[in-house]
Amino acid sequence: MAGHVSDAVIRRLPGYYRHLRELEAAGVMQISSQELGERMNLTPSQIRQDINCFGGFGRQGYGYRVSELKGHIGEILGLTNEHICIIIGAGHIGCAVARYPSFSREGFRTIAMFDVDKEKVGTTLEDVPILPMEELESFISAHHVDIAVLALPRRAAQDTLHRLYDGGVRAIWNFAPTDLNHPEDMLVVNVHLMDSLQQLSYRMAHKNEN
Amino acid sequence: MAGHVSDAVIRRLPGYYRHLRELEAAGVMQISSQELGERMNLTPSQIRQDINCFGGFGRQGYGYRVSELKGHIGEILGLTNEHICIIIGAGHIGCAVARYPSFSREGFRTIAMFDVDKEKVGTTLEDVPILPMEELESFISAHHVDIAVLALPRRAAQDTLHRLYDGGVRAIWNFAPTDLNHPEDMLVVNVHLMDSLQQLSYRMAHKNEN
DNA sequence: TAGATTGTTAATCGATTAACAATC
DNA sequence: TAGATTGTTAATCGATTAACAATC
Repeated sequence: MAGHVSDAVIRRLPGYYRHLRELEAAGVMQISSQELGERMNLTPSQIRQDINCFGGFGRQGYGYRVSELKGHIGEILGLTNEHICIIIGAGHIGCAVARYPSFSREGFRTIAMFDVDKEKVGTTLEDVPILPMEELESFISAHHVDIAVLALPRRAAQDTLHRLYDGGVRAIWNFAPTDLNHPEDMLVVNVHLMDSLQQLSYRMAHKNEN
Repeated sequence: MAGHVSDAVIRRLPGYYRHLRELEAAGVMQISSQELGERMNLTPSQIRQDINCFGGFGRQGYGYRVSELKGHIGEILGLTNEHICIIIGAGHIGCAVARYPSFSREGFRTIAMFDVDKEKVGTTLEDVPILPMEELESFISAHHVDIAVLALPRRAAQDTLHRLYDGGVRAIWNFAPTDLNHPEDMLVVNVHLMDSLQQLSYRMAHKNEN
């Protein structure tokens, strides 16, 4: 059970969780690092190292119990506690997130959305009210919010981050296509869709080089 | 000008492009690796190493010309040529992609969407026709397609990938929450939204550990 | 020219892989 | 017990950082 958990390991953890859930759904009870490695395109060594950052969840000569390991990793990922979320921006991306079934299934509960568009304000989306941006401060002072989903234009993102920070929100899932400056005690995880697509474009352009 | 371009560099390239565009829009003409590093949270050394994978785009004693470097990186990313795309799945995510302004602005042109829902089939979205899934094969044999965006449920993803491969499509931008098996000469880049959110959840749960 | 900053080589650091004793 | 596979230490590999000569 090693001490430090590197970024590389954290990036892989949700993949473990996803594969273990698929295996569990397929009725697989037990798996070795060898088999899991073939499935996930990792070496058995790496899998054992990764898992042992958190404890000895396997058994020699046997491997890992699928549902037990999935349970451990789910807990490590913090999925056992519910996360209260608000979504800033009721555009296409904000609405796609609000309606994404796994979002609520995995314990991320949206309690409000915010938008500047007066047409949208006052309506609801999947029972979630869409409130005017002006009410952001009063809302987050009245309700505990774990995560704010930023699904708004680039120009509004940085300012909104500060308003959220001042209101006590300490975690942001950012879809705005920019890197935000943020205080040290605030967590920001980016979903830079265009970055991802450009990586694909790069690989297409350089396919025949290796 | 080093030979091999590592995955780590490829992942950072779109970030360079993004920051350089912001700098260009802000009217900045020139930048040193020192300043760019502060902006992007990278060391000056790393920036110079990264850029020198592709050529000596800077000048000693001066730094880099912002728009020139942006141009080079855009070309390296393959953004100079247009990419013809189809979107499989006209649900919330598929539609969000279709309507995402930067998608077309950066040269990714959607020529068709596909869905199983008879209600949606026959309509258009931003002038793009929504076709029935059964017409996938005939469509891709009649039109050249560079990239297929997979925005459909997990259970349909793997089968659709094979249909696309058989039809000659060799690049996939995958939003389905699963890791797809694919032939070696097919490129797949995943956008695992839940993985990203779970990384945030992990960091929230382990904030006070370091 | 002097000062600044790159391009590039060398040193360091960290992550991945290999090996193997422990043990189920 | 014998066989299999983990947990963990050691070796390797690759990426990041530091250093500095080249040069604008």
